Amino acid sequence: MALTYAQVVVDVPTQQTNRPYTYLIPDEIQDEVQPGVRVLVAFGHRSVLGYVLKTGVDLPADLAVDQVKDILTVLDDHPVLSQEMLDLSEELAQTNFSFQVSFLALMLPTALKASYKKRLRAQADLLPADRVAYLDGQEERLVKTKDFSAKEWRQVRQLAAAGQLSIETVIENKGRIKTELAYQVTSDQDLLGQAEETLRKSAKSQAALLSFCQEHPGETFTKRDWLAQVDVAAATLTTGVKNGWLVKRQVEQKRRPGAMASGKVEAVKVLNEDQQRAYDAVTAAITAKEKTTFLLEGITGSGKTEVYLQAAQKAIAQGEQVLFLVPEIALTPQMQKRVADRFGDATAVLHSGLSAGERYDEWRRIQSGQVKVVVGARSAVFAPLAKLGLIIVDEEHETSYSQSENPHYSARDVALWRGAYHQAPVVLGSATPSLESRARAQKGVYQLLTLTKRAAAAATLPPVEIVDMRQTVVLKGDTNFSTELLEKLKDHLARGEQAVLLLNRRGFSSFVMCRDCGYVPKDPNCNLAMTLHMDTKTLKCHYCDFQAPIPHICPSCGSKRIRYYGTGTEKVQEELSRVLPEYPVIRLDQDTTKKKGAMAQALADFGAKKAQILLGTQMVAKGLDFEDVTLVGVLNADTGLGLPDFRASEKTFELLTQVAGRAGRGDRAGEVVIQTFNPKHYALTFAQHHDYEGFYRQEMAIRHAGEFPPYYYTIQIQSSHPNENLVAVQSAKIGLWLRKKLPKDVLMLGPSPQAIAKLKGRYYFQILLKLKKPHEADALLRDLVDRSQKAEAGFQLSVKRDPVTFM
DNA sequence: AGCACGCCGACT
DNA sequence: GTCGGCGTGCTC
Repeated sequence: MALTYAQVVVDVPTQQTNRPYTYLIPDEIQDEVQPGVRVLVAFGHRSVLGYVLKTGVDLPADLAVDQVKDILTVLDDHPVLSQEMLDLSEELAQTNFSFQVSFLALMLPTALKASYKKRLRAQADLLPADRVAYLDGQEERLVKTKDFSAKEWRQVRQLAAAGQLSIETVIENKGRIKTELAYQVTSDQDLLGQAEETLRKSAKSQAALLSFCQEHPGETFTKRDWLAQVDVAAATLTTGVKNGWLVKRQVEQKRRPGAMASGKVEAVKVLNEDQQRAYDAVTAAITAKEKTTFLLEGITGSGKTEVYLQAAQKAIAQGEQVLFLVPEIALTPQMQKRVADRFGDATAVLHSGLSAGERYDEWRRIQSGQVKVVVGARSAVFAPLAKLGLIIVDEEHETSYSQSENPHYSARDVALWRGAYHQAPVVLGSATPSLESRARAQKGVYQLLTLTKRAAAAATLPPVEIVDMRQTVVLKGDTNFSTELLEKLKDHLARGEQAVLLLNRRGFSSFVMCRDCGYVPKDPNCNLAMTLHMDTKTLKCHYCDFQAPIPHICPSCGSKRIRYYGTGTEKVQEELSRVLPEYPVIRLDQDTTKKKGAMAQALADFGAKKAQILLGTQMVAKGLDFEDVTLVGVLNADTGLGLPDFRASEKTFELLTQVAGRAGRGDRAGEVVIQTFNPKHYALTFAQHHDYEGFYRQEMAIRHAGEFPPYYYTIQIQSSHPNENLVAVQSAKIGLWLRKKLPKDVLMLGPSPQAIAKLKGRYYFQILLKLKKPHEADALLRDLVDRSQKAEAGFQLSVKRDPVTFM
């Protein structure tokens, strides 16, 4: 029999190992080695985890038989990665300039990722002092790499070389299944019948057990269920086992994330004309198995979710599965609940609040095919659904769909890829679609569906008033509340209605400054102004976690006149308690929602009307649906406009439109007040008139003139090194190299230092490419990444497609 | 990542 | 001379 080989991606994320390696499949594990299983292989001088890509391949021409090693162990009985995921990982590695193995790891729950340890064991002549130092005084010890310093490891290896110590690599398979004790009823009816006849009259519990057994022959129940259902003591079960009525066994125990469905089944709502048209188009594509991409553009409150849910119902009725992506599941507990209410146990929810164990259990439920709908944020796009019939990307414009750290990817793009793979339609939904998606709909690449009316019969979009804060400041001095907003707040609150106040802090946070010399405390790592935190009475750098006490005397000029500038939610809350002391406020920001469940609790309290005012940062703008909210106030609309980002207007328009949509969703009319220092800015005036189309046209003209997306695709090439001079020289070299080799129609900006040039002790330079065809520089950039491997130690190069932040 | 190889300085 | 520090390169 010919030798068969497998292609394996090893769990060593480096540039040179970013390709499959060939291994020999030993005869005795021939059947177990399949594409998608995890294996243990020897690599270099150690054992590592590997992912099998392909089996039954020939020995590559450039390899001799004796150069190839054996696969050591197979870690899975069944593949944990489907062929789809293997293909997808390759595609993502190619187009996003990251390691294939990093994408493979992303597709699996943490429980299935390798955890490497070393087992150190004392040998005969180990000195007691060394035993204490390295083995904690024991015979053997399991250690992780980070448990010892480099120097200590060197010494450990020396001891091993001298034969005083042995080192063995251990890979923990955490994918073990938790079991619980269960009892299975015998299928032997005769035995049960005989037992009943010979039973003594006084044996009441045994009689009860026996009659239950006769009703459920062959069935298995956990011990907990037995005790609850039959109402017998544990000892009776043991007697049952002794008599042969029951067989003890271990069954798989599944953790279910606590009560997600509320129990009540949500009624299917009647669709209005717009919704029906959208529903018909999407369901036609589901039935025909067309990989159409729909852009569902619906004003806030127009009932997009109802269209999603009914379309999902249709796909499920056809025996297919649905992937439902939401921007940040923590921010949309209401959406999560609605899906769970509609689809009950057939729903799996993946969110950041799950423990590793819960996540693994949910992942297994999905993989086993029991699940019909998966709801989740970005990484849920890799959910192991085999029969996808519909993919929904809600709030498709949200930047959280894009992962900016390595490995970079866009969940929206992955969703489109999977839709094409499964011949399933993809619905991108938003009240304010990204210009990229809207432009594609314009060109007919996506099919545009619009919802123009609010779903609730009486609900219309609220009128929006823009208040010029320059006037307010002249009249009232330093305040966060204009007279207009304050009066409206009093009116609405007096009527028992609720208000949402948004403090847009993007790019603007409170800081400390000396009034005499202008000194602003900066952190030494990043050289950025530090943010004031009153709760801990410290200054913090928001980029590297550096902390320092608030200075009382200026370190620069010795003055005592240190003042606080800027506005935070805390400061606004304090002002609110002064001007409207009779109304309690619920605050929603990063500080108050850090704790698990705090966000959901705050929203539940607001829903239960424990407070009439909800004050928060951007997280109050999204997805909230409270029918008694009739007033929305935006305290500072323009803080995002000053950012050096070509998407600043788009983001501001989005935020204002989204938050305005929180008002008047029920039967009572709502209104919105926007406070600003730029009352004439088009992002504000178009938002005021709920005019997405108008904004789209104007912004497209500006993008066209500036040669920005969606007229161009962008790729960011970021260089960094702890030495500023070195990174400047390196990125200049890269710039020259690229300029020579890039296709002529590719525009190149830079290299230039980034706006935040120094971060966590590293200096950053960037080059920005603008391309007409998204992949025209891919091969060249892969080559560049490859070459950068040979640059100075500490030099890092990151290539990012469609970056969200530019400067 | 880790381990070997190989090149340089401080010691027997 | 040789031991050992660490920079460089490769792992089927």
